[in-house]
Amino acid sequence: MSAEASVQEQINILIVDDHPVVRQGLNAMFSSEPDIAVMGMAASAREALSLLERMQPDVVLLDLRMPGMEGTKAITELRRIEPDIRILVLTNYRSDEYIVRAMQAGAMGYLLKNTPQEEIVNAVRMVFRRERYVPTDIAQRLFEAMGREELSSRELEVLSLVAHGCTNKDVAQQLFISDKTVRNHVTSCLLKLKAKDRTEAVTRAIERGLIRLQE
Amino acid sequence: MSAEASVQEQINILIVDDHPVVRQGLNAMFSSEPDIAVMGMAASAREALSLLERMQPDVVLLDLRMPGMEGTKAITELRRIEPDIRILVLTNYRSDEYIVRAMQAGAMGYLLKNTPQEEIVNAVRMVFRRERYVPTDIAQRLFEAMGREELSSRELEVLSLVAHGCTNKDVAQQLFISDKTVRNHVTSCLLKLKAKDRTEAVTRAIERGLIRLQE
DNA sequence: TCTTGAATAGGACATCTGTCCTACTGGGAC
DNA sequence: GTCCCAGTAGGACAGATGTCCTATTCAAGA
Repeated sequence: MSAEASVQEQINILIVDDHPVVRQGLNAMFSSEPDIAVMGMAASAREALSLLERMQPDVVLLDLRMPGMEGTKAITELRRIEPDIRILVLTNYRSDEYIVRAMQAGAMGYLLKNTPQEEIVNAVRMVFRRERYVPTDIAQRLFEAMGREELSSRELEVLSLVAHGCTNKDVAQQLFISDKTVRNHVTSCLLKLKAKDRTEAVTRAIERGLIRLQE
Repeated sequence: MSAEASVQEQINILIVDDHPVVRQGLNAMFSSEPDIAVMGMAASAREALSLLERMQPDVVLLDLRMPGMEGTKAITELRRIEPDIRILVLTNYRSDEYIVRAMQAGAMGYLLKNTPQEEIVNAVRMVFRRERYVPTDIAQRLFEAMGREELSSRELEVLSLVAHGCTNKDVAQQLFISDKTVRNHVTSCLLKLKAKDRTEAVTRAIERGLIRLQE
């Protein structure tokens, strides 16, 4: 390999994460890799979008959960501005519901934040070469998630209220519908989440990240 | 200040976190601070304990949630070996139930992982000087948590089963007690967690980290 | 245009849930 | 030794829950 070739192979990346520690950590990891250059770091999706106009990174490392903009929307926006960009999603949770949507929105791979350095840089090189990177144990979950029915937004609305102790009647009043309708929604949640009762449904929904708790 | 004085003021720290990215990030943050030296990094509490025998750090940065050993137990063990050590707890969650116990076990302060660099190094310097470091918004939660009643282990056992869709009768069978007794436990959970029904109780328990979900 | 799916609503019914009582037991704390 | 608390258990009852039906409306898609 000549010097010119390695210059051509230089991978320019942009790090997007709202945790300063994570940004620093990723930056440090890549600084010891000669073929990878961190062009910039952003603390929010909005910041990332404005950076994208000034620089042309090959790969964006993007945290799925950030305040402000939802991860999947960020992916769509990034690819609208720069369709050729490869997006590698970062997340804390193995069972993040949004992973599926992130992949559908056009992410090339994803990583858990507890991944060792070796694997992280490897993943960056793979998505740079336009190969998908999906850790095997998670591919499994992705697969399971594919066959799952999604809750409708109304069902989610109902279930969130149920999670906070509302009876069917309470929910009905808050949503201005009949409690019979609420029962229909709850029953449908039970079916889709394979839960025996409303309490298990809430547990499953929280597990999958469908219901957000206060911090 | 003479050169000797600044050598004396050198703060030696040990980083304990199972996430490689976080270890690297903290390491990078401290590398730009002349008065702070990272003596070592450990990926588990066990590793930290064995490192502690070879080096004498002043401050340990400890992740509360790690596989293997629970954070509070790690704190107790670290202080048993080296009573003078200052422990600064790191956690992801603002409302981590274990924060309270961590402070009781002898931690000098704690930090959220989304804290900016400036504040992290500041916190290290404070606990090095044996001053407690507690972010104000979290001190508030600590205060609230103080007045809270803890669930008994039996109640927790019952509530975990309830979270997974067991009826009172189901729980009774699994624990070899009467369903009347189960009702007593559930009612007592509702009181302690200020919940209107079992579903809200489960939500609150998950929020507080009392019930662990699969990943 | 026709069909499908989501959201809406009601009746009827068996079960489950939560509450308010009372009461006994065994293990610690003082 | 006595007191207190957690855990145990029971009866009774009103109200909530989940299921099985049927049925209407409306918007999106084929």
